[in-house]
Order: sequence, then structure tokens, then C-alpha cells
Amino acid sequence: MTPPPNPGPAPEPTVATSPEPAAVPGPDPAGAPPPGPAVGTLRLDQHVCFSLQSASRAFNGLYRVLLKDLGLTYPQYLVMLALWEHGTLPVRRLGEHLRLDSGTLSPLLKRLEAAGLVHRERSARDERSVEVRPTEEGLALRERALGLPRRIATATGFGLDEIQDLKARLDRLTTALDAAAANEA
Amino acid sequence: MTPPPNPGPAPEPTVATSPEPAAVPGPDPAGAPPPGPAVGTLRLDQHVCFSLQSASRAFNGLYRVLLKDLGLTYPQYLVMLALWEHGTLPVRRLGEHLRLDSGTLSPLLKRLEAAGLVHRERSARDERSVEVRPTEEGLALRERALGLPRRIATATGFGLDEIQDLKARLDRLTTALDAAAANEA
DNA sequence: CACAATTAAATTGCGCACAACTGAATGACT
DNA sequence: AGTCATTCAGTTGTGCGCAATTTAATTGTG
Repeated sequence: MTPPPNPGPAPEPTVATSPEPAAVPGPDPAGAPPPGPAVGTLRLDQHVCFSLQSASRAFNGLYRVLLKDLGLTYPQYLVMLALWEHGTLPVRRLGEHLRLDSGTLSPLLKRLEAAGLVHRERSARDERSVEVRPTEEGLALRERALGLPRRIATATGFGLDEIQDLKARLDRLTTALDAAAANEA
Repeated sequence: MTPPPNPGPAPEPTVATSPEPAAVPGPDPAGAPPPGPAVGTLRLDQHVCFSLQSASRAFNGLYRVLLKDLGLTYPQYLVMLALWEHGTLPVRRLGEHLRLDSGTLSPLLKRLEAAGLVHRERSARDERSVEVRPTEEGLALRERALGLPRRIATATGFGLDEIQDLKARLDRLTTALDAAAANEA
């Protein structure tokens, strides 16, 4: 089955915080058969989280196309970005940069190593730690990635300032959500 | 291993569209060991896509906590939202609403059916299609979900107008990225 | 020094996202 | 009626994301 292009435009964008009290909604003007349409809240097209996830998946899709040449997935690309920037990194630090734990990184790094882009070696100083180092081939790949950011930026259709602003909001959002999840636990 | 809390504040937020030409960067002011730090572009903390993905995952994490009671995952919750809103839907339409294909929906719906929240039945009118209908239990679950949107909205720390604005930008971004991916294919 | 607590990475298991493919049903067109 | 492309759901296989557990090394404390 083909992945559908888009759910279409969203009528009333909110998170779902309309003044509806938590109760069964009244009679429906529109006509959905058994359950009334969620009158106030609980409407899919009101959820920012869904828009956020959709945008993230759309990014992923574009990267998938653009990274095909390089033989990388998007998460693998992020790992290589971190290594290009910082050189050798222990798995721990890599996880901090990428917000990933060893459960995700271990198999991913194993694949990058199999592809010859990365080398893993237990640290001599601390035998628990594993240092991840880009190979020559991994470093060489960087040159082929240099054009990507601009192509992506163009694809967004956003201006640089708008992108910066969006990024700042998202980072703020992430911090707030993390805090809430921690408190809720 | 514990998932790390946050990569920390990002120095220069952009997509990675600084005026750097596509070539080997010059000498490094800072001192990362083997490969120079990506001077202009190619810096992880410059990528909106990463902030976007992080925010999406943070949302997911909060939902994971809040949905635990209901026995739903976040994608399953989105499916139930669509069913609460529209009643019975063929898999095809569900996929359009959620931007998912049958490869994802089929096993997910199978799990929802096993949980007793949903019923699947081949359409009499078109034997290819499968109608997904919320069960009584599935409809009853809605009442327990009514409080969620407000809790989520509060957790974002955003005002309603700011949320609307963010959502609008994200939808615009998704459209642009989808178009770019299609052209790039 | 001994020993408990902590830390790092890996492994296991589950669920989602997506590409590629299969098989069945439908519709269009001759 | 008969063929053929299309559409729909499902399956298979790969790769993430994350919880929970395991194993090993290190650190802290008495």
C-alpha cells in the first residue's frame, strides 16, 4: 500500500484545549454514524503533537531520499554528524548528543562499523567505555554530505530567521515536555 | 542504559545554511582531535530536523506516561481518536487521516482488536476493503481520554495562540517537505 | 582490603515506520 | 465475456526507539 500523501488541511489548529468540559458531547451537527464527532477536544486535527510527528516524518522521508546515495539512514547520518564534529566519542557521549540510549546505539553502531564508516574500541582508561571513532572512509563521507543542509533548508520553504525561531520554540517545547513527563512519573 | 535527558542548549540554531561553500573547511579554532569540527554547516545543533524529532519524541514520552492507564500506545491513541471522531472507517481512510500505510496499520489494528477496542470486518460492498469499527469498550475508553488534551496542553508551557501558530507552521513545513521529497524522487 | 553502589555497554523484547511484495477483488475496456 | 491494470489489505524484512535486564568495570565507603 502506498503511504498517503497528506491528511489534508486542518480546520481548527489547537492542541485540543477548547473550553469543553470532560463529559459526553452534546448532539452532533455533522453526521458521523455511531459515535458523535468529538465536539470540542479529542479531534485529531487539533493536535500539535500530530503535526509535529508528521513534520518529523516528512523530514525523515526527504532525508531518506537524499541520503540514499551515501548509504545512510537518517539516524546514522546524525551519528556521523556528531562524529564529524567531535571526532572520537564514547557511546555514552554520543547518546547524550543524540538523545539515544545504548539500546538504540549499539546495533546502529554495529551497522555503521559493518559499513566501514566507524571503528569501535574499548577505552584503555575505562574498560566499561567504548570509544567510537570515524574511519578514513567515514571522514571522507563528510565531503559528500556538505551539500545536504542547504538542499534541506531550501526544501523547507522557510527563511533562515523563521527556521531559527521554529527551532528555538521546539527546543523550549522539548524541555517543557521532558519536565512534565518526569513530574508525571 | 538510561535515556539521556537533553543534549543541552544549542549555541547557534539554524537548519545548517550558513554561507559555507561545499569544500573542506579551513583550520579549526577549537580543538577536536582528528577531524576538525564542522566549521559552518553540518553541525548537529544547527539542525531543525533534530529539534523537531526531539520534540516529537518528548511528546511521545509524555503520552507514554499518560496513556499507560488506558493501555494504549501513542499511535494506537491516534487511531482511537480517528475512530471516536468518525466512527467506522475503512483501513484506507484511517491511513489517510494518520499518514500511515497498511504495513503499519494492519498489525496495529490487530493489536487493538486483540485488546477488544476495535472490530474489523470486510466490507460487503467492496470485499477488498476492511471496515474498522470501535467496539463498545473502545467507545467507552473515550471518556477516560477526555482529560488528556488539557494535561498535554498545560505540559507544553505554551499558550493556546502560540500552539496554534506552531501547528500552522509545522503543517506548512510538512507540505513543503513532502513536495520536495516527491520532486527529488 | 572488602564489599556495596554506581556506571557503561550490550542484549532481549515489543511496537512503530516504511519499502517491497503477495493475493484477492474490482473496474475499465475491448 | 475476457483480459488487464488498479486498488486494497496483509505479510515480510529492516531499522529505529525504548523499557528492562545482564554483565563487567569502576568508585565509594567502611
